Amino acid sequence: MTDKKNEFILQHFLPYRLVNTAERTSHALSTLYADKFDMTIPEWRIVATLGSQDNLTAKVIGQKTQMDKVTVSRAITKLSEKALVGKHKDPQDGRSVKLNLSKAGWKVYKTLIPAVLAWEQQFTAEFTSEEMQQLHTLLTRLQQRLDTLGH
Amino acid sequence: MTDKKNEFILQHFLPYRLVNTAERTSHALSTLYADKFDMTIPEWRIVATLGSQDNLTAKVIGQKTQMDKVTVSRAITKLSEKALVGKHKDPQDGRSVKLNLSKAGWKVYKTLIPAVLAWEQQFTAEFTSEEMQQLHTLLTRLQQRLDTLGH
DNA sequence: GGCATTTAGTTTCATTTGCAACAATATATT
DNA sequence: AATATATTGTTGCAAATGAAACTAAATGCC
Repeated sequence: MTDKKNEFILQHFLPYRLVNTAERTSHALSTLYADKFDMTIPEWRIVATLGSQDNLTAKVIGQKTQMDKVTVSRAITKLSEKALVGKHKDPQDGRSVKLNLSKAGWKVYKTLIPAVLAWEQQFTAEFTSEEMQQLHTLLTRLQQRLDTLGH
Repeated sequence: MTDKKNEFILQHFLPYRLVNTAERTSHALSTLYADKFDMTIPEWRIVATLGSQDNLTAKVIGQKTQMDKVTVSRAITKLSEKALVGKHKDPQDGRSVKLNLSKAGWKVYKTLIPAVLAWEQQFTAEFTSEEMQQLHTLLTRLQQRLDTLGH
C-alpha cells in the first residue's frame, strides 16, 4: 500500500478560497461604480448605506459597513467634495456629523442599485434559490464562528 | 395591503458578504504568520506554495496564487532577504528565477502548516463534512461563474 | 462648577498595492 | 543573421489603507 502524501494545498484551503472568490467578485463589481462614477469601494458602500437610511453619522456608517473610521472619514470627504453627500453638524452632539445623499447622490444611487442588482443576478444566475439560501446560511455561520473565535 | 418597500440592503448583498467574511477570515488567519513570523499574505502564500512544490519560477507562483507579478516579485525579494527562499537563475531561461525554500524556509513551513490547519479546523468545527463539501462546491461554482463572465 | 475620562472625527506617517514603464532575455519572422 | 515581437521580472509612481497621535466636544466624578 502506497503512503499517500498528506500535502497542504493552498488552492484547497478555505481561507484562501474565500479571499480569492471575494476579491474577484469585488473587482468585477467595482467596474460598475468605478468606471462610470469614479467611486471607490468605501464610497460605494456609503452611498448604498445612505440610500437605505439617510441622516446617519460617520460612526454608524462605519459600524454598518464594517469599515475603519479613517476609511469612512476619507470617503465622506471625497463624496462631499463631489457633492454626492451633504454634511450637517449634529445639533445634539457637536462632534458628530449627520450625512445624507444630495440630489446628485440620489441620482447615482438610483442608477447604481439596479446595475449592481442586475450584476448579482447574472452572477448567481445558475444557482437555485435553495442554493442561494444555503450559501447565505453558510456565510452567516462562518461569520458567527468568527464572532465566537473573537475576530 | 401595504406596499412592501423593495429596499437594497448592503448587508444582504452577496459581494459584500463574501468580501466581509473573507476579510475577517484572512485577518484572523494572518495573526498566525504575521505575529510570529512577521510575514505578509503574499509571503505566506509563496512559502505555502513552495512547500508543496519546490523550484518554481516567480511567474508560476503568480499563476498558482493568483497574485500580481509585482506583488510576487516584492514578496520574493523580502523572503530572500530573510533567507527563507533561495533564488537561482534558470539555466534554460535567463529571465526567469527558480525559487525554493531554504532550510530556514522549510522550518517555517513545517511550523506554519499544522498551525493554519488547526485554525481551519477550529474555524469549521461546527460544519459537517457534507456542509464543507457544499461550501466548497458553491465557491467553485461562483469562481466558474466569474470565469464565464470574464473576470 | 472643575477636572479626568471617553468619544467622534481628522490628520500624520509608514506600509501595501497596482498600473505603467522599463531592462534583459527569448522567440518569431523575414 | 537581423529585426521585430513577446515574455520575465523589477522599478517608479500614485492611490489606498490602517495604526497611532491628535483635536474638539461630551460625559462622569469629585
